[in-house]
This record gives sequence, structure tokens and C-alpha cells, in this order.
Amino acid sequence: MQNSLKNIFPNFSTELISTIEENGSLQDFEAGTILMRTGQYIKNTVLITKGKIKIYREGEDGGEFLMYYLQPGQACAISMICTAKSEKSQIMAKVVEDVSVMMIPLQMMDKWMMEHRSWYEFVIETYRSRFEEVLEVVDNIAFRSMDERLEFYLKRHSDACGCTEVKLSHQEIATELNTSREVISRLLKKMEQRGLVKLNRNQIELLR
Amino acid sequence: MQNSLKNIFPNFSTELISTIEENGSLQDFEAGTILMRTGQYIKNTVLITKGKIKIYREGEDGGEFLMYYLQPGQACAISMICTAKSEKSQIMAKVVEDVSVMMIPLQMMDKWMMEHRSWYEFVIETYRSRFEEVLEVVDNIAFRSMDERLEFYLKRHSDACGCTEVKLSHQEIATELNTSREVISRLLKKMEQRGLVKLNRNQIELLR
DNA sequence: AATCTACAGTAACATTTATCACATAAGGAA
DNA sequence: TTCCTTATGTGATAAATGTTACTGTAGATT
Repeated sequence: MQNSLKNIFPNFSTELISTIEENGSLQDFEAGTILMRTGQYIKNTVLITKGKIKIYREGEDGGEFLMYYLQPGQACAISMICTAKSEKSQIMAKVVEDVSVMMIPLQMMDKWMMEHRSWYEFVIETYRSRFEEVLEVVDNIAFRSMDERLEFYLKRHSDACGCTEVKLSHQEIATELNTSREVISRLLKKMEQRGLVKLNRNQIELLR
Repeated sequence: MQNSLKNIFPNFSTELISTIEENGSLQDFEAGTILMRTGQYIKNTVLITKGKIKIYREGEDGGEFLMYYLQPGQACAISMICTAKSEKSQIMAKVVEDVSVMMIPLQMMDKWMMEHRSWYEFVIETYRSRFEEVLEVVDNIAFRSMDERLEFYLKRHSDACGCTEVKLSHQEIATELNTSREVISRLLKKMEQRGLVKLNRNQIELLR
């Protein structure tokens, strides 16, 4: 195939690519699918080859706090961390743009660490980058106020989708920041007055 | 030695223990020492054999937000994650109870992953448990209010020191929760009224 | 003892965020 | 069109947290 694993994971060795193709199973999921729920047992390591996934931390009261995005070429760190023990997932993963994912049985995860240097490096780098991302999340909620967090949220969304239009309702944004719709509406209005965004129904246009 | 590495890291193989003793250097640091600063380059993987360390995330304004404790038998995940690349530290580590740490050159980290199964498992388990701990931190600041966070803070402190007296000033607690001293004083007073603690100068006694 | 300093208590007020109530508007369905 | 549902705007108010200012007090220092 043209859009092959090798293009999406350029650092993987040729042998590793073959091994993945032999042992993994490529599956498609539509936007909206919950790929993994909090508390579920993890049976596969997940590599994203197409589309986008959002990773959430769920609160007891049903809150869905957005942690970060997963994109093609990346892997779910949680699904790697919960290795042989088949631990429970601490997070919820939702497809936000139709995805193709390579599902790799967990026992391969460990095996390949020893056999494929490029897999080892990928896993370590995945740990590192996800850990850093979570630390950035901590920064945001520990040190910043809601208006700054909202700006960060919008910027990240725009980076992820590669566009300047955010097609989300105020309610959806509020849920992902664990606040209320009114707060988001008001803060967005202030941002519009400052010339940072243009507000339309179900769409926020980023101006700078 | 009696209080040997083998006792502190019971899952390490005998060969691994010898290798660590050959390549690592055991160093002592007094309470109060900053073992690692945000932005510093990491040159060693750190194993704790005695004492206690607190890991903080630093804010731009000088805030010191407490993430978690490190205790004997544990390792600094950040110092493992920043492998060969010798990345900058994203955290600050402060000794809170005189420690002995085994400093292991970063290149060993990678090497041993291939050569020692018990090292590999220790590293993976370190990633997993630290990741989970950070996720719990996110929970706390994303979903809980300051009074609940304070109770959690006190409980964690008491777990870490194995005692029911918290010998910290209100100001120190406030700094680690990134709030102000007055807020902590108020909340502690309310907790005292609810019969949860007894307040003394420089000491908070946990009653339940 | 007199003084100093860090810590703690607390009132008053400001600010931020949450909640409630309701109005209006946009877009789809009938 | 008219009706209906969902999204948004906004005022009023409450609650939580942050800030300022001042008091008292315990313990150390002189």
C-alpha cells in the first residue's frame, strides 16, 4: 500500500514493519466511537495510522476532562504501560476523526522491546512525550485561569485539525475543560471583543 | 552490607545488583537539597535507597506545585525517560528527608534494558506507577475543590512519613498546593471544627 | 525582661467561577 | 410558514478562592 506503515512510522525498521503487519490487525472506527473506557482491561497496544483520537480523564461525577490528542504516527502510552499484567485503563479514548488503528497484542509489546531496537526507541519516546504532555496539562490547571486555559484549548484544537475553525459547541468545550457552558460563552465573548476570535453558531473562527 | 540493594529492590536479579554496584555511585544528600532543577540536563538515572524526595512542577511565577513523593525502592521516572538524548528535566526534585541515592549513568539505562529482565520490568513498572500518580494529580486539580485537595495532601503526607503529625507551616502547604496561606489557614480551621485535625504551631495532628 | 521574627487567626473586600433563570436566535422538521 | 430543538447571550446571585491589612502569639535572640 502507498500510505504504508513505513510512511507513518518512518523510524521503524523494515523487519519491524513486517512483524507488525504479520501480528497486528488494522481496524477502522468512526468518529464518536469510544475506543477504550476507564476501568476496562487493556488487551492491545494501539498505533494510530489515520484519523484522530482524544484522550480523557473521567471524573466520578461524569466529567470528561481532555488530556491530549493522538494522531497518526503516535501510540497510546496507556495501552503500552499496562503490559503483561493487563491492567485497567485509567483513561477514556474517543475517536474524533475516523481512524485506522493497528491493534497489537500486548505480549508482542514486551517481545519486540528485546528484538527490535526501533520499537524500543519508539516506546521510550512515546512514554517521554506523553508524560511531558500530561505535565503540561498539570501546568495549565494548576497555574492558569480559565481564560488562559480556553485559549490554550482552542490553539491545541486548531493545531490538531490543522485549521482555524473550531466546530464545537460551547457546551462541548465546557465539558472538556470541566467548567460550565455559561463561563465558556462569556469568555469567548470577551475574546471576540479583544479581536481574537469570530463567533458563529457551532463554529469559532480563530483570528490570530 | 545488611541494608543492601537486594533488600530495597527485591525484584532485581543478583547479576543486576552486582552490575549496579559496579557502575552506580551511592551518594548522600541532606534534607533541603535540590537534587534536580527544572531545565537542568539529566545525566543520571536516580534510584532511591534511603530517605524521601518530593517532586514538583514549577510555575513561571515561581510556584512549586507538589506532584508526588519518591521513596526507597523507587526511581525517578523523569530521569529514566530522558534517556540517551539527555533531555532537560521538566520537574524539580527536593530532598525532604536525608537520602541516599544510587546514581546510574544514563547510558547504562538503555544497555540494561536489553541485558537484565528485572531491570526492564522495573523500568516499565516505574513508568506505569508514575504515570498513574500524575493522572491522580490531574484528577485532584481538575475535579476537586481546595478543601478536598487539602485533605488529600495531608493524608498523602501522613502516608509518606508514616505518622499523624504534619510538621509544616500553613505557608509551606499553601505553596505546594499553589494557593495562599490564608486559604489554608481558613480551611484547616474548618477541618478542626469538624474534628478532623488538631492545630498547633508548626504542627497539624490528624485525628482520623 | 525586652525585642524580634515567623507563624497563625481573621475581618473585609476583590475576583473568579459556578449556578439559576430566562431571552433570543439559528437551523431543521413538519 | 410554523413549530421545535439546540445553541447562544446575559443578568442576577451565590460560592469559592485570592488579596490586603491588621492582630496576636509563641519561641528565639539579645
